[in-house]
Amino acid sequence: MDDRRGPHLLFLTDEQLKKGIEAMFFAYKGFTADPDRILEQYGYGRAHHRAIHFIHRSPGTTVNNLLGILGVTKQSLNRVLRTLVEDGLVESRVGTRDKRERNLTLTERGQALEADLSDAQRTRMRAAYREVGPDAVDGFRKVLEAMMDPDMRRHFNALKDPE
Amino acid sequence: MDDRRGPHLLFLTDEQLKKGIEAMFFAYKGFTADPDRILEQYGYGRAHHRAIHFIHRSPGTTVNNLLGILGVTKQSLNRVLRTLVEDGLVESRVGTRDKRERNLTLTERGQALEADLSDAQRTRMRAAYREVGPDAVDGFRKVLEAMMDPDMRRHFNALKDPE
DNA sequence: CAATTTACGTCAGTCTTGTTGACTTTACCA
DNA sequence: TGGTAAAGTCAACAAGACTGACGTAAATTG
Repeated sequence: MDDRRGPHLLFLTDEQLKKGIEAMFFAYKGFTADPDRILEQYGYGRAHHRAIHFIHRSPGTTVNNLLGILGVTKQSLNRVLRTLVEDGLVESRVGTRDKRERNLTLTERGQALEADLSDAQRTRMRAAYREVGPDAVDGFRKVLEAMMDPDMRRHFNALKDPE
Repeated sequence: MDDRRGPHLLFLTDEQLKKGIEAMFFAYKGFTADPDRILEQYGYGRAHHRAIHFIHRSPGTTVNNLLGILGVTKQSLNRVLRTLVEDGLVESRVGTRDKRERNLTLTERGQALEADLSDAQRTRMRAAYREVGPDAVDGFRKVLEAMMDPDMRRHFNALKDPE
């Protein structure tokens, strides 16, 4: 018989997998807690955060692209985007190449909020990373990527990589 | 000068941390996608899933305990719990030790749905785990736990560990 | 060039899931 | 006995998702 046990094959009980599921649940709560507190002061929610984040990440992106990344309807995104433009955090300019498109960028005030939110979230993540070491960080990223839907992984990999 | 570079100190750029943040966002979407599809057929949402999950995990748990784990208001939880009891998925029995408490358990039908949801979620997680190997899984869990709020970590660790 | 498709925006209505605040009943406890 | 705790409920509200329908402007295609 072929005994394939060893470092290359995982024997994971349902209980172990459930602990992983629960870890995701609790960690995601922590992950969003800090920015949520900041957003509350501005009267914004997570939806605003996500829009700001990805506009910052891909300046000049279009509405359609953002829809693909966020995976929501245009009505849902539009509600958020409208308030951000009205409040002067996001600028929406008619596209140069294709005038049907709108190129979205953060204004100075938008960038300031982005920096605030990002700092809070990075601080927690940096603390977690430091606590557990580089190998764990590597594994963390690998598992997360493997858990994504292929569509989302495509979007994820399309984002600019750190050099 | 004290040169502390080496395996014990991480040099993480903001860009690298942002990729981690984005990975969490995209992965969480994938993480919830499968159960969401099942729940839709029952007319339930994620809130129902969470209640079912943690009642399954701690049979006989009380409403108060569940409130602590989920981090929502009792009005919010009650709405969900009521429909689950009405639909015959959850049983609420007056506590034996303390008659003010209600001990929550899954009925047979509740257990069946839990198994369905759990299977879907575990399948994805198992696939991810197998893809990346045991070391990565270990790192994944460590980072997640480090990212939790202390309160949540307490709840997390209070859950039965796999032997 | 005319017809179609695409990108965006918007109006209206619905649903889930969270919130606050107030109030009741029952039970425990000091 | 009087205070506190657990649970349940009513009402009102808000964020953020959804569907469906419609309009406009620009690009694309036959």
